[in-house]
Amino acid sequence: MTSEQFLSFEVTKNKASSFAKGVRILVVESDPTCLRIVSKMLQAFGYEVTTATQATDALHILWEKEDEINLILIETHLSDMDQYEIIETVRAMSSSLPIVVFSADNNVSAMLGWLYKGAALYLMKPIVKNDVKNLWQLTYRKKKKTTVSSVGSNSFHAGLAEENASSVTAGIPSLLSTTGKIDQMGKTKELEEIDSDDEDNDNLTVLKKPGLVWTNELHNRFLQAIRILGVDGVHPKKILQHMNVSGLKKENVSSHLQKYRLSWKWEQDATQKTMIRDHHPSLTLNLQGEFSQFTNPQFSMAISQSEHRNNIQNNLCSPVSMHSRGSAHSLTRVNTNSDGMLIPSYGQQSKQLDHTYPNCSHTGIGTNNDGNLASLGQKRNHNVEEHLNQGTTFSNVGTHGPTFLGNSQQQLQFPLLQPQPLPEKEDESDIPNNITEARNEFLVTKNEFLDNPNNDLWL
DNA sequence: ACGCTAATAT
DNA sequence: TATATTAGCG
Repeated sequence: MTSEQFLSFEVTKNKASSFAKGVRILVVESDPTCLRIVSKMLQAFGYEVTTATQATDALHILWEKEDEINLILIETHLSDMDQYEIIETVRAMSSSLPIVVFSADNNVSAMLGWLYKGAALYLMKPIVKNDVKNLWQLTYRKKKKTTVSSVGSNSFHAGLAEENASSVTAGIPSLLSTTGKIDQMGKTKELEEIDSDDEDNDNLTVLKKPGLVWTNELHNRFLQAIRILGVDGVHPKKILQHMNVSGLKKENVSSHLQKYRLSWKWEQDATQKTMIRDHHPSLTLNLQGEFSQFTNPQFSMAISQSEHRNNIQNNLCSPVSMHSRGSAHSLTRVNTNSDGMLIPSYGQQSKQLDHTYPNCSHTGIGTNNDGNLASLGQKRNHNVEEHLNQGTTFSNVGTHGPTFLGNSQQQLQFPLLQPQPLPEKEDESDIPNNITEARNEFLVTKNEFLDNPNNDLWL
């Protein structure tokens, strides 16, 4: 094969490339073909590359522009210098420059020799993408910033959360608190097991990301924000504002919202198909055949990642899976208001919201010819808030409702759940809004119910 | 700057 | 798996 063919690798863009950007690597390799391959590979990841085919050239470059070189990549068999001379010289010139060597020589003592002389890494030829992808980490010494406080494995360094000088002075729930579970034991120890996967070269393990856990409380807050904000307000920023959880980032909300919408969409598709099938029995076969599988963009998209794992049947994108960890409730149905707009809801709430179409799955949901069913933000003049205000209360909903409402204990257990008022009310926040407060109280009560695993589910 | 979607990484 | 990050678009 020609070397050009060999060069036609492709590099997946990933995080490494962004870090690699701006990192200049001096590659020293006497074989021009190999030099080109390695250089191309590095450049594909975003590295800047300076090349040298001889040790003396490399040292010369290093001497002149030491500041510009962030790492030196040396092939071990350079004709114009013997064995360790180049690495010794480089070390002498700069004690901090990361040195990586590569070679087809798998002689162990030679490898150890290079490492002993100061190489940070010994790569075997042929060099592959994974070998160079993370080289930037060797140059990463100074600019660390995060330093997770390590209080708990999933603690979240809420830190500042820039108090937006809002009038809300009540407790802002922090992701650190986790509703008083770990208080006494402090057993949040980090079982940092983690072997670093493979064998070789990883003292470069990347920093572990904390990762936000969408607890019931958080998720309910999220749902509550969506319901209150209405269709026009469902955007990450506003949701974030309303949730008012310190440490929560917009990205967290965006990601969660994306998943939420996805699951919602799925539910809608399923519902629509069911309806069409019910109303047009002649289409049944088509719907279950190629039609439903190949004309539904969501389908192919939804399983794209799972496909590789051979998990066609999984419910990853099913609404049922759209719940937070340990959640006792899930999205179980789709509601419509009088205009046919679909409202996603979770578990018990759907009963509560769905006073118009108590049996929506069989009562012919309006297909909403004009609107895009897949988007939360399509219609303007209707938001869920209206439904909440005119909706039924727990007392009309079922046998479980009234008994719960009378229980005032539950309210005291969640003192921090009071959501932030709507943003546009900031100026008038001095004046209590009875309706708003009543509504909020109502919602909080409902969420408390959802949060309590001891409560029975209605669906 | 922001938000959305899809794709992919972790 | 759940969540994070990124790219490309509007």
